[in-house]
Amino acid sequence: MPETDIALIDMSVLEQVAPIIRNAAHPLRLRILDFLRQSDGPRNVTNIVEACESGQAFVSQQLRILKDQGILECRRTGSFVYYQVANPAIFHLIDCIRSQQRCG
Amino acid sequence: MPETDIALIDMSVLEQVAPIIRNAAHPLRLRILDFLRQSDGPRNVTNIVEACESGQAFVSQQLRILKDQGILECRRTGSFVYYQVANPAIFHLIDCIRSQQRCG
DNA sequence: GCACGATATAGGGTTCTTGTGATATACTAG
DNA sequence: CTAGTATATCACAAGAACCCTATATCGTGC
Repeated sequence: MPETDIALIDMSVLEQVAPIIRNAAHPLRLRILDFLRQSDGPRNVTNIVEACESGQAFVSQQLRILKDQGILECRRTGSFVYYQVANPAIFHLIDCIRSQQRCG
Repeated sequence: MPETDIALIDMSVLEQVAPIIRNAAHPLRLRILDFLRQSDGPRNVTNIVEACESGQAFVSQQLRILKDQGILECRRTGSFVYYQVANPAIFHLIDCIRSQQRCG
């Protein structure tokens, strides 16, 4: 009887976690996360747009997606909005990509 | 000058890696990977279908997606096809989900 | 050859994602 | 209030993902 009672991760957990990973796994969003990873603290949207070399509207939408997933959080200071990572677990992904440039 | 020369992961790397992670980040495909993670060796399609509690055709399609991404590999033995993980880096994802049941 | 179990593929409707251009909102300075 | 910068949202068309049913292929045994 080698295999009958393997304890697998519960399907409900996978259903909860999959969209978070899936939403992070986009080139521009990984770039945002990597940029925040390499930064000392929160960064405002203009900083992020520059790091992404992409359009403002598009970056703003990606920030919203990451925020809606609970991956990022933000606070407004004057006319600037500063973003930072809300759930540091996502850094495992970034670090994994950094360490081996082809992992998953 | 606090931030001008941060070394970010190259965009071409992110573009290469994103679809791999994205393709793994699906509940059923995570289940497949978790099942293979917890198994001692390769498993055939029937085993995997049972572990997934899903339809044979659908699971077969997911296996193909994972194989096309280079995440899985397979070999035929008689009328059975045995799948196993081709790139163990993907186990980092699974282990991360296992260790903290809400990471990314 | 035939029948059967194991696996893969095709077809297709529905829904989600992507990236863009235009526009709206928020805040500051004057 | 006005102008200007910073940020968010809307609308949309092209494409991709999802998941199902039906069917095809491959291998074995007779």
